[in-house]
Amino acid sequence: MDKKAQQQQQLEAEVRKGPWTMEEDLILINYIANHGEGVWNSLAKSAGLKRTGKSCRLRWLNYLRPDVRRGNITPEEQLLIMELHAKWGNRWSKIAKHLPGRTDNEIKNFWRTRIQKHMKQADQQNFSTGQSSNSEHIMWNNDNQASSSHLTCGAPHQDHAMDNYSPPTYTANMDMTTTALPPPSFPADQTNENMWNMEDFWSVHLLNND
DNA sequence: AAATTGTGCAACCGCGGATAC
DNA sequence: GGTATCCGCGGTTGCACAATT
Repeated sequence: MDKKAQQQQQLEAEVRKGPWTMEEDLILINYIANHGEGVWNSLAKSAGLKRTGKSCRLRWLNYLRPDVRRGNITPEEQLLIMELHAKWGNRWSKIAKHLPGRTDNEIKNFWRTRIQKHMKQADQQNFSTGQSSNSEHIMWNNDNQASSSHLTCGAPHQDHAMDNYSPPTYTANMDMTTTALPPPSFPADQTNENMWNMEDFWSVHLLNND
């Protein structure tokens, strides 16, 4: 092995991977507060983080940014995501731009874990019953919302509310005014209670005038 | 109460485009 | 014009926690 390869290997060995620690978060936040974001590779080095620029960028954009909205996707956002996905497909970053505070990663995860799951279930049921899907309004519960929420739109059970969902037609009958939507709510603090909260951090941060 | 299975989400990986040299 | 490097995006994985058996 030549010297260059050795150096490269050493460099790679120094790079940290996996979950971010609170300490790393604080370093990144402080650095960006003082120097601004961007130029991620040099940022990672200058800040003294043993992370790749990519990793820093991802952590900042998806989690640490002060305007990141955490908590359940609202029914309004669900509709918007479906509408935009029908238009653009898996262009998550493009879709995320239309949902203030939401990240492409969050939307992508939401799509894959909720919507795709319901689509699969619907497909399976349609296949077995030969039923055609012609649902007028598409709405379902937030699965991870506190139990017994009442967000359904005439669907008997939250897990089946999407059963008639059919991708090619879902934009056709999106009636934002007549769909019985619940009042918007942003239960940002209902989850991850055991984790340190970014709002806590930012309030402390502001208090310290950093 | 313990074991197993399912779910949600943070983070990594690989690729392609843009830019610098 | 060719090559190297950086950045951003979309796909995928791994893990922690919840739900179920």
